[in-house]
Amino acid sequence: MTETKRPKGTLTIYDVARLAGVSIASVSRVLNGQGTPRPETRERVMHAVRELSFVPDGAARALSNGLKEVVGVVFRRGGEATFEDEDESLLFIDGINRGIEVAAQHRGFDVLISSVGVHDSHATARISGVAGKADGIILHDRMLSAVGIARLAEMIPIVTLAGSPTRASVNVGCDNDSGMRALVNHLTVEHGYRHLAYLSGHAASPDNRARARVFEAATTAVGAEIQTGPAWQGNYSAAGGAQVIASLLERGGDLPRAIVCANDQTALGVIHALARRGVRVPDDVAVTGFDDVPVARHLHPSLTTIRQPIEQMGATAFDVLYSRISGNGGESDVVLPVRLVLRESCGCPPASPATPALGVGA
Amino acid sequence: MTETKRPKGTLTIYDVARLAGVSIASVSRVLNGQGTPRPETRERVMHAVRELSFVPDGAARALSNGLKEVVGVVFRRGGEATFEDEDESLLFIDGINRGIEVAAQHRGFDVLISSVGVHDSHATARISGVAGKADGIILHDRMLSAVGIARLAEMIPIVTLAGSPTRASVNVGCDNDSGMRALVNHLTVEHGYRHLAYLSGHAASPDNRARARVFEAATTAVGAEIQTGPAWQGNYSAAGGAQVIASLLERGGDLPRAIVCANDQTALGVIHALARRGVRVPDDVAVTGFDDVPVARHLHPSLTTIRQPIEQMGATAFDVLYSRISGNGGESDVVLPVRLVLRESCGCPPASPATPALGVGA
DNA sequence: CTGAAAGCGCTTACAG
DNA sequence: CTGAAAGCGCTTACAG
Repeated sequence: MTETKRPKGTLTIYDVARLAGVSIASVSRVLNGQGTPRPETRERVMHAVRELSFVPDGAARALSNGLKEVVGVVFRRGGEATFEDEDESLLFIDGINRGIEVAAQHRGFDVLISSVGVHDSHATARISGVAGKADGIILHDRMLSAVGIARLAEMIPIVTLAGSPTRASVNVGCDNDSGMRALVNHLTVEHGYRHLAYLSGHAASPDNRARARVFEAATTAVGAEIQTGPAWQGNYSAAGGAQVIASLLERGGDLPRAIVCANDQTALGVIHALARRGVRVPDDVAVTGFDDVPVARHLHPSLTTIRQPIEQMGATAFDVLYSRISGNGGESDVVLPVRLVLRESCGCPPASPATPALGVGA
Repeated sequence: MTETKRPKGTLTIYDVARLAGVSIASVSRVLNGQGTPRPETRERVMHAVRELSFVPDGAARALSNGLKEVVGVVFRRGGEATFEDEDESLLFIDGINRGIEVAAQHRGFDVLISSVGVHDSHATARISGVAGKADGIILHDRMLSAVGIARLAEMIPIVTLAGSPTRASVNVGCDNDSGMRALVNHLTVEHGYRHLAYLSGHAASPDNRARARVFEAATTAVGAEIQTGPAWQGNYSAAGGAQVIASLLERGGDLPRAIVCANDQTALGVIHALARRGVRVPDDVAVTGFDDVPVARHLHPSLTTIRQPIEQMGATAFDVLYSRISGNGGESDVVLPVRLVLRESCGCPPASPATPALGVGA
């Protein structure tokens, strides 16, 4: 019960050393499990550490070690969206970030999060800020141009998510092609729909472009008709999806038999917009999503969609980044498999009670 | 186009100084906007910085400045839950974290995220790890005992969320009392339900205890009957809520007219469990939640609940912590207001189409 | 096994 | 306005 009441003033390894009666080198060694300290030394140090509630300064360690044990993650926040709506459109991102965090933990890393507003012109500055505080960076879709990435990559390892591979960075994405092909096949062959449309996401998104391309190819291949054009341009948000439907209906346009949405958020907006106008889903129009965010199964009707391994994408992104940070391989892009999840919104029957919608009581 | 191709090897302020032909002090000054550098000096430095894509090392800055510009956030991950289920139970936490992040950004801070498994015995170690890398810490509910907090507080400022105030820390929470009172009033007076039950959350959660206490007081005050006891013990998860209903029904117990759940997740599980057994909500049994997470409005029936200002709680937690870090005030606990959100699950009529469920096209 | 000392990359008084 | 130098709190060869 030493009365070492240090009012404030940062506590350092010197204080611990003094209390324990050893050198700072010894303190550092027992704290880091280096060498083979004498049991008594170890004892005295640990006691002093507990006594003082000492926590070593991460900045000093990082500077000395050349390793911060931090990975930065940067993503875009929704812009036009209200706070409430925002919550929803970030489900996907939150899921990925969780995966990153869990994987990081296995390596003793923590995750530094930073978002950028849609129209934030300081994106580059913000990313640099994070770069300075981390050993490596994970960039979500649409954060930096290829040249921006190339430039930053000179300072720090970079992994992109659902982006495009670069010479300087590695990308982790999912198998849009197989997913979209399976979906179109289900709608056209199994349900026999002959008239479809793809309600797109951000025009610049690599994921969106891949999905759009395969949608066209696959529908064309089976001889189905499709609606396309700027009228079907969404933006990955529920509001964007609802807007497309609203405009279409106002113009008195014909609805296709099935609407394939670029992501779940869009599908959510579409379903609501259709319901409000008395169009029945899936009886009049089938609607599908992409992602399988948690809400998907609770929608009414429940949403048929493509499940991306959301958390696993995050975990993989970290793992790849980690191996780059440690200097081992991790040089090639990775494409994760997806899965078609059939629920009600495509026209399939509701799941039987034997297969509860929740993983409960099973 | 200088051919300064440094293959790897950390780029430092010395490299910039050399390229620009100035001292490192000058580089530091223009980079930080200190002093009044001559325009030419500024020019040369900025040019060199761009040329090299230089990003100053955050650890070195932190060590020198005594400020990392990082706040740590620690929370619990669901444990028994599967990955999928986890997604859902973390909606609330994700919302708060987002609020923290946005507020942090206004001050040039980034957010360091770290989760702890439910049964992780290394919780304290993990928290210390984060503490070393941050200027202050925000602890979600149920992370550390009062003594644990007191100890850690000697090293670093702490703010707790939905916890209990401590001499050493500040708490940010919401007004459980008013919320629960308004809810019970609505159910008993406006709907006239006379037989209710409270399906509780984690027994140790301060929020849960407050809600349970007010529930009992308020129902008793209007002379309604309530069911209580261990049978009504949940754990804030959908699975926990479903389990309570399953056991109750198996024992052939009577259902109350209204079930007030400790949070939305629990309500979600309850609604599914009841539906599976053919009990109609709200016709046979009314069900309510607490939080108003994004899924709430998409449930079928949509969920009547108490809206907590989720993101605002996070933002407030950061603001309070920031003022403690900067040494100004921020010493008193804060209680944020909540709001009763009436939807279908309590027995109220569906919202009119004039008030779309989504913030779309309004 | 242990201690004295150098060094990690910045910032900031202190002189000029 | 600008540069030389000290110092931030650690870790880690290098001697002993």
